Amino acid sequence: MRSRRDRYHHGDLRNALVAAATELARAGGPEAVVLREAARRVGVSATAAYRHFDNRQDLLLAVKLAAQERLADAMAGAVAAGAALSDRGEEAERRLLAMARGYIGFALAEPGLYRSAFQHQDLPPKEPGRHPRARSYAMLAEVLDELLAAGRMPASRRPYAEIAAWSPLHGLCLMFLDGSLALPGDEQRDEVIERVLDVVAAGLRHT
Amino acid sequence: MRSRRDRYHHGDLRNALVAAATELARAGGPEAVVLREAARRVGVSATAAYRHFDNRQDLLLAVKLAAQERLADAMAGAVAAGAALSDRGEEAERRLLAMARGYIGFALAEPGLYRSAFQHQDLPPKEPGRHPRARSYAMLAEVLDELLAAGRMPASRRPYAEIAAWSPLHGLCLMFLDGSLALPGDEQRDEVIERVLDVVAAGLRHT
DNA sequence: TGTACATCAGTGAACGCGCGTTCACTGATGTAC
DNA sequence: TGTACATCAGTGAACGCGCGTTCACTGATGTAC
Repeated sequence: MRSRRDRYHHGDLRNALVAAATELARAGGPEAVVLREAARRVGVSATAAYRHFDNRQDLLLAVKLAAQERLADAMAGAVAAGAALSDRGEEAERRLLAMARGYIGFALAEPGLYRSAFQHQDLPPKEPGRHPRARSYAMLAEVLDELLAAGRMPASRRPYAEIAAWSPLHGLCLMFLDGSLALPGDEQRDEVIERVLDVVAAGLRHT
Repeated sequence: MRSRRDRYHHGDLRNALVAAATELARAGGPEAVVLREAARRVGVSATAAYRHFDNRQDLLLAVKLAAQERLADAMAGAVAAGAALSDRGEEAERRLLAMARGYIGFALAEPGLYRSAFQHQDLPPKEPGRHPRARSYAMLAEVLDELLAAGRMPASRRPYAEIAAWSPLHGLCLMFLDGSLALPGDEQRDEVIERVLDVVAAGLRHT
C-alpha cells in the first residue's frame, strides 16, 4: 500500500481525491471544496485531478454522493443500534423514528457534509445510477411499506409518504444549520426535534 | 428623483445597492451576488459600497433580509387573495393553507431569492431587530393561536408548532430546488405538495 | 523471454480571471458664526 | 445673507489573491509479436 503511493502512478487517485475533498467539505461545507487543495493533500499535482474529473463541479458531485452515503450509513446505524421489537407495527415505527434521529444526528454532527449532500447543483444528473439519496430513500420506503402493512398508516397516506416524512426533517436540519432557528441550549433543541417528530408521526398515522 | 440620481451624492445609495444585489440574487442565487457588479449597475464605484456595508457579507445579509421580506409578502398576499370564512376554525385553517401555498409558490417562482433568504450565514446575528423571518414567523404564530383557540389543535401540539408546521414546507421547497426530487411534470409536483400539506395538517390536528 | 511501442497517468509552468478590499483623494453638503 | 470649514459620500487606481484550467511534456505500464 505504501509502495503504491510512492509510485508515479498512484493506483487509486480518484478515490483519494474524493476522500480529501470530502474532508474539506466536512470541515467547511461545499464551498470549502478546493480542487487544488484536495490534490495538494493527496500529494499530487492539481492537473492530475483532471484525469479523473471533468472539472471542480464534477469533483463536488462526487463529494455530494459520498456525503449522501455517510448520511445513509448514519441512518442505518441508528436503526441497527436499537433492539428489534416483536410487534410488526411497533418495529416499523421504531425503525422510522430511529432513521429520523439518525438523520438529524448526522446533520447536527456533520453540518459540512450534510450541506454538501444537499448542495444545489445546476447540472442535470447524467447517470441514473448516481441518483441522489437512492439508498436512504429506499430504506425509508421500506419502512413506510411496513407501516402500511401493519395497519399503522392509512393507504391514502402512502403515496409520496417518503417525501412527506422526509421534508420536515430536512427542513428542520437546515433551519438549525443556517441560523434561522436561534435556539439557546441543547435541551430546547431536543424538545423542538421531539415536537417535529410527533407531528410527522401523527400526520402519517391519521387522515 | 432623477435629479438626485445625477448628483454626486446619490441620496439613497444603500437601498439602491440592496436592490441591485437582490436582483442579482434573484437571477442566480446568493452566490451570484457580486459587490462590484451591484455597484456597476447602480452606476457607482465599487468603493462607494463600503460607505454603506462593512463588506460583501454584510451586503449579502441585507439581500437575505430583503428576500425574507418578499417571502413574507407572498405569504400575506396568498392569505389576502382568498375570501375569509365565517367559522373561526375554518378561517384559521384556510389561512394556514394559504400561507403554506404562498410560501411554496414563492420558492418555486423565485428560487434565487428563496435560497438567498435561507442562505447559510457564519456570522451570529448582531442586531436583534434584524432577526430572520420575524414577520412570517409572527404571521404563522398568530394563525396557530387561532387554530388552538378554535379547538382545531390540541394544546399539546402548540409548543414549537411554528417550527413543526414550517419545516416540511422548507424541506420540500429545498428538495425541489436542489434537484433531490426529480419530478417530471407539474401535476406530479402539485400532487406531492398536496400530500405534504395533508400530513402537516393532520399532524397538527391529531395527537 | 525480450523488445517496441501505444497508452495511460502523472508533472510543472503559466494564464487569465474577476473578485474583494485598501489607499489617498476630491467634490458636495450643511452648519456655526 | 455670506463665508469657513468639518464632515459626509463619493472617485479611481491599484493590489494581492488563489483559484480553475490549459498546455506541452514525461515517466510508468502493459500488451503484441
